[in-house]
Amino acid sequence: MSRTPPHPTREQIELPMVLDCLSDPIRLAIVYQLAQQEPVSSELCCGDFNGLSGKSNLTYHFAKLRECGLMLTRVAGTNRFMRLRREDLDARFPGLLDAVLKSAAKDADRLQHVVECDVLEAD
Amino acid sequence: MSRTPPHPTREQIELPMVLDCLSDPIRLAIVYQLAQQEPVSSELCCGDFNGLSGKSNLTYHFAKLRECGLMLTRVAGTNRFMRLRREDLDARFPGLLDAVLKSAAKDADRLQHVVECDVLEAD
DNA sequence: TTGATAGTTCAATAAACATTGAACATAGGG
DNA sequence: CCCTATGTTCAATGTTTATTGAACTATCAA
Repeated sequence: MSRTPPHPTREQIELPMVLDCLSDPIRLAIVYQLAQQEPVSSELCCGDFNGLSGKSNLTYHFAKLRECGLMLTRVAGTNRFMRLRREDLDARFPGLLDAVLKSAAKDADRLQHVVECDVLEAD
Repeated sequence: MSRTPPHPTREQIELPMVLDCLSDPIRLAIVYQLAQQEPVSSELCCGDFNGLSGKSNLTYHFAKLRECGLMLTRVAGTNRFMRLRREDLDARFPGLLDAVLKSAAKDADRLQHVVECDVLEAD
């Protein structure tokens, strides 16, 4: 399998791309889950998100999150560990990530609903 | 012409929709311009954005901004006056709008570039 | 009442997006 | 060395999106 995939530099991170990335319920859920686990372990691997969608669809969303600079992928054996690029994001857009995460926390039920509905519709 | 168009209530404003709306460079520019003018006059009318795109395209973007709860449209004669729904947004997602606006201000040159390029490509 | 101004509506189009499943690649444990 | 678990790649599909121009509507002012 390929080595570490490409990531944008801090300066290459663009506001519209970040917002667009966060506007998808699945991706927002990924980022949210990543942020919640942060105090415990800063990393999660693909499998930890299997509840959100199918594997190949997740690969697609992970790529988007990586390409827009929201998260970092580290390859270790057959696993890919991802973590939020908190420092870079805070440096680039101070307060933005926190505001989004706080908003997502506030609406957690609603957002959860959205994802659940998507999963149910998929029957 | 029709009366005041429909707006979502404060509670109907959804995070993913707001983020998606702000992720388009033209819409972000509209919101930004609206926010900048806020201290002077809280309202601007459609024509004030003619630099950003064609009229019918702007109508499209205004509708999106209205439908997701980002701005309010008031009809007055042949004009439509728009203003940011700051109070509702701050109540719903505290700190979010400010963080986005601050980020946009920081990248104003870059974002301006994007819009200018779009305009130039349209030749 | 006529003309100009401000903005909408509609249909067409091209591009981007999210989702799926099947086939594939890779690493690690028995 | 094979088997399994983990995740990727690819092609196909249907949907949504942004953008255009032409035709239209409404209001105001002369």
